Amino acid sequence: MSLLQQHFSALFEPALLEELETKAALISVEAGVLIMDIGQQIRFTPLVLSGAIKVSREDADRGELLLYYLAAGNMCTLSATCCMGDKHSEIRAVTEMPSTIAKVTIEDFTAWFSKYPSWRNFILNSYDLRLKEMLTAIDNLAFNNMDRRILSYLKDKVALNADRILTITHQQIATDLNTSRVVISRILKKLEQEDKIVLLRNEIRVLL
DNA sequence: TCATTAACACGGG
DNA sequence: CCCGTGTTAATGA
Repeated sequence: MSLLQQHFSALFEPALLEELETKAALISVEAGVLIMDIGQQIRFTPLVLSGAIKVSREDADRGELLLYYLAAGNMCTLSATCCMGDKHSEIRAVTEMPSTIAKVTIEDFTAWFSKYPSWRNFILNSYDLRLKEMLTAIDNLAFNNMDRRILSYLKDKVALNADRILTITHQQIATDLNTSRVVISRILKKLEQEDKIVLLRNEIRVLL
């Protein structure tokens, strides 16, 4: 069974699945590959089949901020409208781990939208999901102090990796949350004293 | 009060 | 030696 079928056979009608199989180009990329950058134009929309993509916002002066992750079975809806309107990307997308991505051309994307109700549903659902993720991201920023932001960051990572042991440095967390490493180190130390995590070099074990 | 910046020591690879 | 980590002191919002 193909990756496409695994994720979408229950969701898409057979005709759409077949078009996906023949028309969407599958690419395999290792971790840390830039899929799309801010200001860039793109001619396809990525559909994540395995692995995960990290989507972040960036500012030249004030650094970057993690928005959300795209896990397997998800699509980057922002890029869809972005290339439809011939606009520039507002976000940056980097593979978080080795991933497989199906590239759907903008022509197929729009054709399927009127042709297949299941495709339409999928796209609208994706929008809904992304929008909700954005709301959580905003809530985190507005209402949570740094302790809670770090905790929810760690929990997201654990869920994504399906592993309580995270290979990550304090500086990487600081970059994702757009703060300084001093703060991360201090709060992580505090979380360790509260028996919520265990700290090692290049590694954090989440005990929640 | 809490974040940021700079600076320093420690230690493992 | 280099890098990640833990901490402090000064400064700012």
